Amino acid sequence: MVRDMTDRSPARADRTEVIRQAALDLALEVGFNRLSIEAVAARAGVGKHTIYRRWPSKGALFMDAVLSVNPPALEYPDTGDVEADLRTQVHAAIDLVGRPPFGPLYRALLGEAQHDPAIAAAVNERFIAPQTQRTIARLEAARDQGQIAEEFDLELAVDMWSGPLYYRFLITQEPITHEHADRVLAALLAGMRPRS
Amino acid sequence: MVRDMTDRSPARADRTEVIRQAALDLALEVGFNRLSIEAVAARAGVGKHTIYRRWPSKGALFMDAVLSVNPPALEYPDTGDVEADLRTQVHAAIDLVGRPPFGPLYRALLGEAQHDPAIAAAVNERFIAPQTQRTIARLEAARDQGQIAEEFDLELAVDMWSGPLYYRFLITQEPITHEHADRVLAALLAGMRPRS
Amino acid sequence: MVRDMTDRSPARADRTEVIRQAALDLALEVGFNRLSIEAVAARAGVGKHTIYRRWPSKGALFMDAVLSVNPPALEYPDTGDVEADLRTQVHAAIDLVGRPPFGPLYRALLGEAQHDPAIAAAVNERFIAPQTQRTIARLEAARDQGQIAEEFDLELAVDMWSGPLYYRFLITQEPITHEHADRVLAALLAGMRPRS
Amino acid sequence: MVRDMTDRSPARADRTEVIRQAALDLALEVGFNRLSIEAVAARAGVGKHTIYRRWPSKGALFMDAVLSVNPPALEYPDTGDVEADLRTQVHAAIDLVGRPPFGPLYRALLGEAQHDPAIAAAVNERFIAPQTQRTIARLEAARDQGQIAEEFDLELAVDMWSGPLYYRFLITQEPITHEHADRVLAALLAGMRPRS
DNA sequence: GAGTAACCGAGACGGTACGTCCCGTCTTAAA
DNA sequence: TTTAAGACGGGACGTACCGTCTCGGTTACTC
Repeated sequence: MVRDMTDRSPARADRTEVIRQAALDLALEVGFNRLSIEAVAARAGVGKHTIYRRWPSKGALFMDAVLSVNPPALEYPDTGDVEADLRTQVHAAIDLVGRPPFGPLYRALLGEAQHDPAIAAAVNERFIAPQTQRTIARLEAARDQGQIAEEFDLELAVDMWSGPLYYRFLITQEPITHEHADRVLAALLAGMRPRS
Repeated sequence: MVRDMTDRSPARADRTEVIRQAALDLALEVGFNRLSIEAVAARAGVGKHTIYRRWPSKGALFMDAVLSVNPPALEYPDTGDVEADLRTQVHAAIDLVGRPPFGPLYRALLGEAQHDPAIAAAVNERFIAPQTQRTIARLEAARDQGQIAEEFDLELAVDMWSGPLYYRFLITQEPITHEHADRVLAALLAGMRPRS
Repeated sequence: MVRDMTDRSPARADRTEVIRQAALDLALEVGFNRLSIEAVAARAGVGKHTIYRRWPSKGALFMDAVLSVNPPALEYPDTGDVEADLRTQVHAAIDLVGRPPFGPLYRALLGEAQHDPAIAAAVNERFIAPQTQRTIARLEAARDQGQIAEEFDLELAVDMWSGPLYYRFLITQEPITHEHADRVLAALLAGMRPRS
Repeated sequence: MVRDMTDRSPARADRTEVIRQAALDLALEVGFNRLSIEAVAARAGVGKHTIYRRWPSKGALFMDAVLSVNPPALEYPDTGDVEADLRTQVHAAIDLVGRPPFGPLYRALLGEAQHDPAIAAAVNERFIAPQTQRTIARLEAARDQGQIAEEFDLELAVDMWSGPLYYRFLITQEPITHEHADRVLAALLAGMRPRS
């Protein structure tokens, strides 16, 4: 019989997944602050040790669980029209982040990242950086097509593109609408286009 | 004899302040997560009940304490040059938020706001909204002077001005330099100026 | 204006009585262990200080309250027949002590006396000793009439007469019936009568 | 290898005993009223929960601890002379109960039994009833030998024999001497002997 | 096919902190 | 001056979880 060799065993993988799911369920029910490893273990039907064997802390478990939700990767299309493509993608992102279950979980995760540098680093590495890379790649293509000024710093562009949306998400906590994102995008591109 | 009428008594006000200070000291020493009301009470030389009588939770106490640090209000000058004035103000803001003691405390506060809507609301009301008002006022003056396009939505401008900086602060957690803010500002204004 | 000189004032006396009554009510409702001065003050509509000004401790207040119930003094009749007279009196005593409200309160008071020598002493002085004196007086009369042997130690007789009833009351906590007391009395007198 | 089947494990039994001992030590030092589970836990080097897992309340712990002192069972000899045998036994009982450590602990336990029916019941079952059985057995032997009247109710005899001593112990709290017990015994037997 | 080693559930354990109750003292404002 | 009201520092309550640690009872891999 052939065996998967990267996974120690199906049973082990099973439990890992069951625990992650229990953690997410509980987080949605009672909130991150009242989430306890004790409760996760009980809900998952698992000994506490089995959790501690896999994750060093509540935060680490939670981060892993949230990031394992594995949202449909937020890819950019390339239709040749940057504005349209960015718009398409940001609408998907807004729909993901603005609604349960991912929205509240992601907010809690970013909240916890403010208390724990390890979580912040992991979120950056596993979620933010890939997204940044995708955005930069799409913007580079646009620049190569002359839709964006040569000299515009694309890393800065990412800050200015993501920043206003995260500001709404984390600070003012107003709902983020497609229309709002559209206006941010229009204003942003207005400052990025090549000088005529 | 004239008496202060908002404060029940000097003694009460004294204790409130002592507790706030103890909370801040401890938060800086051990971090928000390991902050305990028990320890704050001990540090302040106060019974636990005296804390619970004033604040309903650790988060509420912490929020109140952080916002009572009363940073030098981040006012905008008005020299007639929007870009220069925004730059002046944002440098002050960056210096405040990028360094102890306010920086780490404010980050922790925003982190906790993600877990507790009441804290988020209070931060918005007591810190974000006034700042937004100040920014909008300065931008209105600029618009009246023809430095910003008539039709530009100033609330959107605030999102786009604050967003990138908070993004660095909370998400990528890279250090925020004056130079970085200057570049955000330049790019932002490029999209806001009136069409020639 | 003329003032009553033994009583500080009617108001003071009123409050003392109100507090005693509140203490008794609460003791019957929740038991001595869960009785608190805080609750007595609230129930009596009185400041805590007003209680502490009158009694030094919960035990002292309770003792005073219980002993103020002022049971119909347990006097012995003297019909010339000791056995009948003791029987009459003990039946009254049993009825008093075996039923609410006095029964449970008195039991709690004797319980507290085991933890606090001051209460034990006060109970003895204010309740036990007078009762002992009454009993001895009646037995002396009986001895003078030749119903009890000259040489019988009457203090011992009191121990032997009260002891079995208190034993039921405090130790086995079986209900004390008139019939049981009658049998104790009969057996006791059998050993006390003069040798023929 | 044979294993003890009533005890979960030696470790568990160890802790139980350590806690009991700490409770007794503290009770003797500060008295039952000032005994706290917190202090017992600290003294025993044990978490509070480890105590609550075993006993539902301070009273229950204390009762168990006191009754585990396991006094040398107060057996009656049988020399054929009831009075002498009762005397022998009561002298031992008096010595046990009249002196530390058992005396004060037992008094406190009986005090607490007045506030808590569960304790009263347990004391009766674990301490009083066995003693009653032993006494009745000895009195039955005496009756069979014609030293006590056939018709005398032996349960009543127990009340009349234990009562006067407990009365001194709990109510008047006078010291109980051998001589006093001897006189009670003499008077008691005077009323119990068969009619000539 | 019988060891044997890893993993598992269960939960006891010492400990920290929770939020509450009550202690006995102290302060205030009204009568 | 006494009172009702209640703030105060403090101690303990009984509970919830922490992260560590035995326990037996399965697997599933090795010899």
